[in-house]
Amino acid sequence: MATARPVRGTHDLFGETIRRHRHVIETGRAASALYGYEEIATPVFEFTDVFLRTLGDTSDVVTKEMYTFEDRGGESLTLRPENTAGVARAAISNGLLQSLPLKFFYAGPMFRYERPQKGRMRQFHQIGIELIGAPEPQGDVEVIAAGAMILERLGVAEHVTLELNTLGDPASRQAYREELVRYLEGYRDRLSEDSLARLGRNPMRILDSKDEGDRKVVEGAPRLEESLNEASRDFFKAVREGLDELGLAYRLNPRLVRGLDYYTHTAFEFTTDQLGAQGAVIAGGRYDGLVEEIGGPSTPGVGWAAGVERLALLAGREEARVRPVAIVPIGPAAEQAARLLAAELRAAGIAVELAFKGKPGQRMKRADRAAARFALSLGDDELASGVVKLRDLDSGEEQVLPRTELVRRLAG
RNA sequence: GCGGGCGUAGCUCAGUUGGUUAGAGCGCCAGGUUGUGGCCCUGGAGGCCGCCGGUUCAAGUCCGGUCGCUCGCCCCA
Repeated sequence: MATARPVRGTHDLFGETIRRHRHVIETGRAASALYGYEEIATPVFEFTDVFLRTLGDTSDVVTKEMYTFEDRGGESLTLRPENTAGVARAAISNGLLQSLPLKFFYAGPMFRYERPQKGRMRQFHQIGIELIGAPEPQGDVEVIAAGAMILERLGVAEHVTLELNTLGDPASRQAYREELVRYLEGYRDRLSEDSLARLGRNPMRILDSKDEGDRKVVEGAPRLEESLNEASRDFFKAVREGLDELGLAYRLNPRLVRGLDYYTHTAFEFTTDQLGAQGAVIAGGRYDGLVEEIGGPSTPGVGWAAGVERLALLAGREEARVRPVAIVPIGPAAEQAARLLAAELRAAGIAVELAFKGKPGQRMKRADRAAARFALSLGDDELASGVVKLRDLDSGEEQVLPRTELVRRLAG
């Protein structure tokens, strides 16, 4: 039955899983709204060029992880591997850059062709926020604070550490990159195979290597900090002071670098040690060159993306589902009355579970499995006197109520 | 893309040195109880033992391959 299985790296979400998933998204949406971020939904596919230009043609995401295809009109399209480029593109397309800053929240599926692992899927979900058009370091601080609030509200803050670094402005970053490569070239024979490959492509990644030999070499490497020009230093200082002001604790991590090319200045990650190898739950930074790269006016930006699956895994707890009221008709005469009662209660905003068939005992069992809060039974006696029997399924207590009082009783 | 572990019922797992009709618990369905759930008792449904090939009188069990899951590397959310 090869066709009845999901594609590798994809998952069906239902039951408890999707309840947790939704809880993460709703928590993110609510917290972002408190900071004035409005939701945006961009298409799940874009012209391939949007990602090629922004992610850097040497990043792994672009070189081997994109789902790229040609549509019937011959256009090269790509399923979005992340949403920042799409949001920036949308801001340009819709002329939104006239009025800055823009604050956006998004949630949705992303696609990367990777080897699946815990917390790493081929179709996965992210929430994220983007602050476009704010060059001030206070923008970085706000974005980080909003992320921290979400983690707080999800109850995972104590398992998560904020790591912080700066990549400096493009000039500083470029200068450092050259200096680093010059140093590493001298140790070619001591670097791991992986790192040799990174040397030409993304040398700063080597700082982050887990290989023992690489780490020894890296210990003596020039430090990014020393390549920062004054403007970059001042910017980072202001970000740190802003975080201190809000009491947001962080750990400076000079090895924290970014896989995607558009990042400048602040880079940050909220990481956990509870998810195995995939420890980053929120990651982001400043991307001052991005909008211009896609053909817009030079416009700064800062934002982050969070992995919904990872946060759901970390938050772990059971998400309550809606507890309906179950209606149990007894005898053929009550069937129609039950349907009408169900319609009336639902119209009043009360969730109702009404089975299509079954003896009273079976329907009670079904009510129990639907996690119903109350069971309403009505048979010939109740019909005759215009009442229903209300049973509290948690306590087992029963009372008889006039039908006319039901909505008030259940809504309260 | 590279390495390790694992594939038996919807789920969690037994299955002896290869040996008859492949088991348990949970879950599901029905009955015990024709106006009442949870607990209990009884019965039932549900398996290409991941797939293909090989060894053998005989394979869930051994061997090879393959696919999938999983953990790590890589990458990243």
